[in-house]
Amino acid sequence: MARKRQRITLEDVAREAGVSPMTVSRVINNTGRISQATREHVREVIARLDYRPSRIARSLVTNETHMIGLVVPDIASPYFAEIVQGAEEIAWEKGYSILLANTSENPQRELAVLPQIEETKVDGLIWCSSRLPEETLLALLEKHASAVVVNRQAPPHLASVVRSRHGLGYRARRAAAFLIQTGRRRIGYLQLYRSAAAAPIEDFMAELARWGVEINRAWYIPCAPLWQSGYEHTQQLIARHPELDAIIGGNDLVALGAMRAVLEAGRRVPDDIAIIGGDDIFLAGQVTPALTTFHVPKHEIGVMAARLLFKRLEGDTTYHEHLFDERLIVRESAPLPPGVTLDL
Amino acid sequence: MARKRQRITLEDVAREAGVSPMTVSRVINNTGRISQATREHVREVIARLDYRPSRIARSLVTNETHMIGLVVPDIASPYFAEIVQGAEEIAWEKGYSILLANTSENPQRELAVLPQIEETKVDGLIWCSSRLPEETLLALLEKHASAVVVNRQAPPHLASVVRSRHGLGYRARRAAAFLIQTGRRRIGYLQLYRSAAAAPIEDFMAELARWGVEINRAWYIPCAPLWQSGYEHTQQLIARHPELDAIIGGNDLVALGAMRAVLEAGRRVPDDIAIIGGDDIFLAGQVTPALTTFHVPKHEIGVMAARLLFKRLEGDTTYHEHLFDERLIVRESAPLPPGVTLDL
DNA sequence: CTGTTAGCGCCTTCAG
DNA sequence: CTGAAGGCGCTAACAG
Repeated sequence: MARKRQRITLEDVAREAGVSPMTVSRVINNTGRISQATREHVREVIARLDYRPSRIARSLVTNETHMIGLVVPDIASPYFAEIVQGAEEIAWEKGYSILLANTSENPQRELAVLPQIEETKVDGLIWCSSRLPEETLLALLEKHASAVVVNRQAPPHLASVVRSRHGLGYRARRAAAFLIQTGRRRIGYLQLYRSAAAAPIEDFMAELARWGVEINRAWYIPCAPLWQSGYEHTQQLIARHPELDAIIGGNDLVALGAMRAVLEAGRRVPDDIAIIGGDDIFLAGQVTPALTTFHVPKHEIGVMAARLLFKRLEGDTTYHEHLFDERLIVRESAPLPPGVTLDL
Repeated sequence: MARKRQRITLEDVAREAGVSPMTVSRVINNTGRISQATREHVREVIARLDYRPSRIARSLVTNETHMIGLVVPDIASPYFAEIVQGAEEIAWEKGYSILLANTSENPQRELAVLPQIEETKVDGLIWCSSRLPEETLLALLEKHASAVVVNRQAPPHLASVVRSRHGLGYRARRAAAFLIQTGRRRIGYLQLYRSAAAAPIEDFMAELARWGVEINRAWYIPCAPLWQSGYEHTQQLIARHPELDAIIGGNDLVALGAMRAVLEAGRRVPDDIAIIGGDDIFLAGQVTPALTTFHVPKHEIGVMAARLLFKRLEGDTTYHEHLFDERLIVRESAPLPPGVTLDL
């Protein structure tokens, strides 16, 4: 339903002010030279008529929409919500709006959403934790003039990147090492589907091998990045494999689901089973026992993604990379036993 | 930086297909009658050229942008994140995009963000939990053709509404009643600033009076809707008023902050101090002790807000209202003592 | 069934 | 310093 409500146009203002539309345009955009007198007069008329320029019309000619697309797998996840918050903050400062696309962890939808965003002609794109395979990702990136990719890699000419300094699968390997050093030997792993942060399971097993610790493929199961998934898979996992003495969750939600399953099964955390999570969502420090996990600077990730994007929009098309640290936060669910010292 | 990348236009397609631009337009929009033959031919050319229509150009003439504005106080709050998720889901189904504005709980920014959204000419607006005073809210609503307001009221001609069935301040009064019935007598209240859900403190006190329970203004303090705020205010509150045996938080984050403060002060929950929250965020059931709170259907709120908006966009400009229930969820932080029976 | 004409609201370009 | 002409890419309204 198109609303026919008479919009005040630049021309109305011009007529009212007794100048040409062009002059009004110049006043609005602060371009060209205009006498102080006319400028003020035009300003007054604009205010009086409560005129607002139409971005649409402007976009048609300038080819800029002042919108940036933001693609996330799950806006309701505390992890992405904070990233979005950071990015929105910077966009707002710059006078840009955020076009939000939630892909619901669904690669199909991710594929479908990009054309839609493209039609809207956003000026730039922030693409978080794409679940798409490498080639698909790159092919889609090529269509976008300016893009920043979060938690994935990209060739320098296609996009800037915000990612962990430690590379793929760091958390799983580091978590395994920590667990082993604190005395655990039979380690389960809830590996996130498609997640960019998940190392190939072989890498993970290589780490275990490095420590000479038992490896059992049945202990490593793929898992959606959701609490429910962590919960259900852990129920099965510990029922079938009561021998486990530790579980690594791909992210905190999964680890918390696991923790719940473990506790409900009457096993103790960490006494019977230690648990390590993955992204230090707010919740992680609040539960009992508090979750040992990796701190990830989520807000900063959003902020930096937006900053790198604006760099591109402002003409600096060179590749930039923002690397963030993932720091192990030892809490109660996988504690450092008394007497043990590790350099964390 | 305007990208000069040669965009393929409708005209290019027309030329290539040997038809008029209008024909191509009709094929794209599935309007008018077109022979099966030309339709298929044009489709083929569109596919071959990988042509994508420009929404901008279309919007300029149709006056529809296929975008809806979504204004929330804090996207990083689990409460609003779920609402956003619900709304985005419906928007996506309808082929609309979400323009997200996060006002950071700041009324100033709320004021500033609306004109920006207006310039972008969204087709409709979903406005969650505005922190603006009534008159300001209404004045701004008048500028938008179609709007849905969440957690506030609005005159029928200005916007449809999604809100609690129980009205303003229900939770605080209900929580107080529950606490009193379960034996508490000195009840603190962390009332959210500016929140639409917060009753005037006088209403709250009236409820206490109804039960003949002690009233002390010093026990009721205003609080930002954030964990940190609940935490800090509670530290002070229980230091100054060790006599308190219960605390009501305006929402769950605040209540969880309060719980942490209470536990850190060496007091027990619920034995020494019972705690009730407000919106049943995911976290609420996960902490220990689990938080007694009110269930609020957040995803449903987002979904219904979008549905009501689309009703308006589709031409039904009559007023609609979606009322949701807030149901007390009794968990451990404010339990039902053994032997006590209440109709919840 | 298809094409022509006009214009959405603004900015770029070039004259004054 | 200011204005006039033209067009961004698309569709509404009317012809044929």
